[in-house]
Amino acid sequence: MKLRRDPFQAIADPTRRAILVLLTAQTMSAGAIASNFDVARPTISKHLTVLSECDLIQSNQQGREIFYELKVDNMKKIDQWLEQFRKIWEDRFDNLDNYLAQLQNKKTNG
Amino acid sequence: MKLRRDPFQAIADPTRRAILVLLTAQTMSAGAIASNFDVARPTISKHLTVLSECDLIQSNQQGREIFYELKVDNMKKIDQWLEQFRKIWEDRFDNLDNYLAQLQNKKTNG
DNA sequence: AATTTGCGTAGCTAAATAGCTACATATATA
DNA sequence: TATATATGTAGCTATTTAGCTACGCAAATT
Repeated sequence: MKLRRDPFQAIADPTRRAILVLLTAQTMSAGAIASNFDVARPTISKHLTVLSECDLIQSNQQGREIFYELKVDNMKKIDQWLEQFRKIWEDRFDNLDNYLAQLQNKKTNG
Repeated sequence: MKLRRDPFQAIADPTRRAILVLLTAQTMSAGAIASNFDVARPTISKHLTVLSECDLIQSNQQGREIFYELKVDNMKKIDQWLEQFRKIWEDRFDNLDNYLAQLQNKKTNG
C-alpha cells in the first residue's frame, strides 16, 4: 500500500463526505464542524487535515478559530472520471427512450 | 473502522478504478483483466470480489472462464452525490460568464 | 496575570487494506 | 485418463486507517 492523497481517497470515508457537504452551505470553524458529529474533536481535526492534503478544503485562521472553506476544484477530477461511465448509462437511457418511442409508435400505427 | 462496501469505497483504489475503466470497453475474463496489471493475479481476484460486493460488476461463468461485466447503476450514486458540488462550480462558471459579459458590455458601450 | 477556549499534535489501539505465495478445484485438452 | 489452464481461497505480512485520550500552545476573556 501507499499513502494516497487524492479526491477519490478523500471521499471514501463517510465522515469526510459529510464534512464536505456541510461546507457546501458555508465556511465553518473546526469546532463548529466537529459539533455536527459524534466522534471526538481530534478525530475531526485529522479528517480536516486529510481533506486539506487532498486539496478539497482550505483553512484560514481568524483569531483563535480556524475556518475551513470548500475548494471545489479538485472534486471535478471525480466528475471527469465519472464521465466515461455517465456516457454508458446515458446511452442505456437513450435505448430505453427509443424502446418506449417504438412502443408508442406501435400503439399509434398498429 | 468498519468494513464498508459502497461505490465510494470501491473507487478509492486506483487498481479498482482501472478495472472499472477496462470494463467500460467490454466484458472480460478474470485472467484477461489481470493481464493488464503488474500485481499478482490473486490480488486482482480480490479486487474483483470487492467490486462485486459493491455491486459495480457482475460475473458469469462460461466454461472454466469467468467473465466480468460492468454494472453501471451503482456508480450513479457517486454521480448523485457529486450533484451538490457540481452546482457550486457551475454557479462559479456562471459568475465568470456574467463577469465576462459585463466586460464585453463595457467594451461595447463604454 | 490567571483562566478559559479553540484547535492541532503525540502516541496509542483495533481493524481494514493491498499485496504476496501456496494451494484447491473445476473445466478443457492431449 | 493424465495434463494443462482458469480462477478462487487460505493464510500470511506490512501499511494505512479511523478512532481514542492526554497534552501543548496560542488567542481571548476575566
